Amino acid sequence: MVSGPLALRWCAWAGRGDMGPDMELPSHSKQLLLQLNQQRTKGFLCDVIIMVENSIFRAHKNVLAASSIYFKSLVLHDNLINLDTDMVSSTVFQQILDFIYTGKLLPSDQPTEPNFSTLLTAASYLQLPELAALCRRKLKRAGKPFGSGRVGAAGMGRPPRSQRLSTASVIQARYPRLVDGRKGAHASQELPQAKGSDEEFFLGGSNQESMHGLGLAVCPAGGEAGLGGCSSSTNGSSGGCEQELGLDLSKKSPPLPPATPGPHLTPDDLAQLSDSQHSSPPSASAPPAANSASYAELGGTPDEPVDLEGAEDSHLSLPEGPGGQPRKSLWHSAPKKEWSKKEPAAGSPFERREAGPMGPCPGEEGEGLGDRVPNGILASGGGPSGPYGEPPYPCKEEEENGKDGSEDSGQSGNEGGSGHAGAHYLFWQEGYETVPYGDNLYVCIPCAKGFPSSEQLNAHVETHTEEELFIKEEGAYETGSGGAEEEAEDLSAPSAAEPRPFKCSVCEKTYKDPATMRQHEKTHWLMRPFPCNICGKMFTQRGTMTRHMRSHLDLKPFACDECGMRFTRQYRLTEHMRVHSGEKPYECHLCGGKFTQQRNLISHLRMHTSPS
DNA sequence: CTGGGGAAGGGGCCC
DNA sequence: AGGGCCCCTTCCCCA
Repeated sequence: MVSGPLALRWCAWAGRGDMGPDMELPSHSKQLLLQLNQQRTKGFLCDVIIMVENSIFRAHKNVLAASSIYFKSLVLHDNLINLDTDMVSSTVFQQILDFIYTGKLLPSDQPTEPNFSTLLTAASYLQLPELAALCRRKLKRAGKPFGSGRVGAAGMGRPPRSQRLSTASVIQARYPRLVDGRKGAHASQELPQAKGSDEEFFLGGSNQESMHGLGLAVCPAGGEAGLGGCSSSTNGSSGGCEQELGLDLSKKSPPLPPATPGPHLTPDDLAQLSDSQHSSPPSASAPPAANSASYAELGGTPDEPVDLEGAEDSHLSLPEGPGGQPRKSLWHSAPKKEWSKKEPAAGSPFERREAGPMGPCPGEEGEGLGDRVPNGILASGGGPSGPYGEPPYPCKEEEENGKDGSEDSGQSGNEGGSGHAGAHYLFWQEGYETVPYGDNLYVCIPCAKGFPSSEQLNAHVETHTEEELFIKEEGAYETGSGGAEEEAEDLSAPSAAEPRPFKCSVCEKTYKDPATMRQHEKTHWLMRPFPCNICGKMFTQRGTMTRHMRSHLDLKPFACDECGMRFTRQYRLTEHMRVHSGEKPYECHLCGGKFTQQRNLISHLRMHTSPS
């Protein structure tokens, strides 16, 4: 916990022999912590987002790192951390975060007093030894048995994973309320020194405030209502002003019903999570001035960069199509659409992997988070080697569309923030469907061997050399699967005009520069080094993962001047603009049909060429 | 009901 | 890292 180390450091400094009593500021650490907590409640200078279940918490990397070795390793590489929801629930994490920032255990909004068993589990998982010790003492005092093992869903009072909502589909904000009469409740109360005693447990105080959302988003109903009038509970059940994260991407969208909650992201969040693409032209629906004002009130400074592209319409709404019809919400329907299709009947990632060591991998499609993600949302990045550190989907389902299957990739371990050992295993969730590996829940993706512990798996993974991770079967890459694929091969064929001296060591492709060649070579690797921190999907390129994240967060920087429709990519906007201009540059050479999209021409050509 | 077209979302990958 | 383009896919509309 932060107060401990902070206090210790202060004492170490203040206790030096050359320091007289007059040099000591007894309240320094307390004030420092107080300030940090106030900044956290305002989202000020928060540089990391922690997602737990359907909740988002903001915090300071330094504080987390000072509190926990686990966090220390996570925040080193990631701005967005997902915690294993089987180890810590959002409610519990709220308590833990408050504890980190205050040194006190604050009451949750649950009707009962804190469940020290679940707290202990979470504290152990997050490597917060002092909190764990406190919980143990409380449990011991209460005469309850305790252990550091996971308590499972029952202990968390949560439904089984299969019944839980996809984190990606519904994410709720957990920002402490900013403007409230009880704002700064921590400040108004004596912060006990972190003495590691039971006095740290603080029940019955008025610190409920810290357990509630900041209401960072502008309440659609009332402009600033979210600042003071909306309170979000930590159990995710409160409707109120909790909304879908979502940006009003259409400019004319009606607000979404409150039944579809989501996170309120501040400009800080957006800056952290969005790309730096801000090239969309000014659109007819400029962000309401109130929004920017709200951001200033929300703890950010007016000078802080605000990603207006993403944040301009922070209230939730259903984007509309050009015709005014409600468009599907990306936040909800896109993941659903993506993960519900082509669902194998009883397939599990491991079941499919049983086809062989290099066999089909957990698919990128047809993977419903709600019932397929083995371990839900997991911390990722170069975190500690365990116990539950890595996201699922280390590799892609074998291409079902006749691709050559060479998409799977890996990395050399010095990229993407994930070490070689850390990024390449998959933890099988306890109690999740079938476990073909028996007790060996930690499975090495490249060789499909199971291990009973993350430590053993890590040790094993280290034994893999990069070379081993290449797909050796030459035939897998020798032939394209279809015409388009072959055309692509042709396009990359060496040309007399442009020498392409760098040849892929696996296939025949050549490149003009070695970096591109290396990038391509990674596509032959089995593993995907870039996991999505929201859904766990793995990508071969960081840019693809970033782009994918944008779709999660509904960040659409590119707006159409004509209809206000927004897109995640410039290319999409360019393509879309042809709808308004009537330009149809793609012509079928067989029938003369013209199309606005090349892909539709290709689809059309298939109609010409298909046997039917 | 079905097939085709329009439009759009998403991932792969090269530059 | 970002842009651009390719491909696959889906949804919707309409004939």
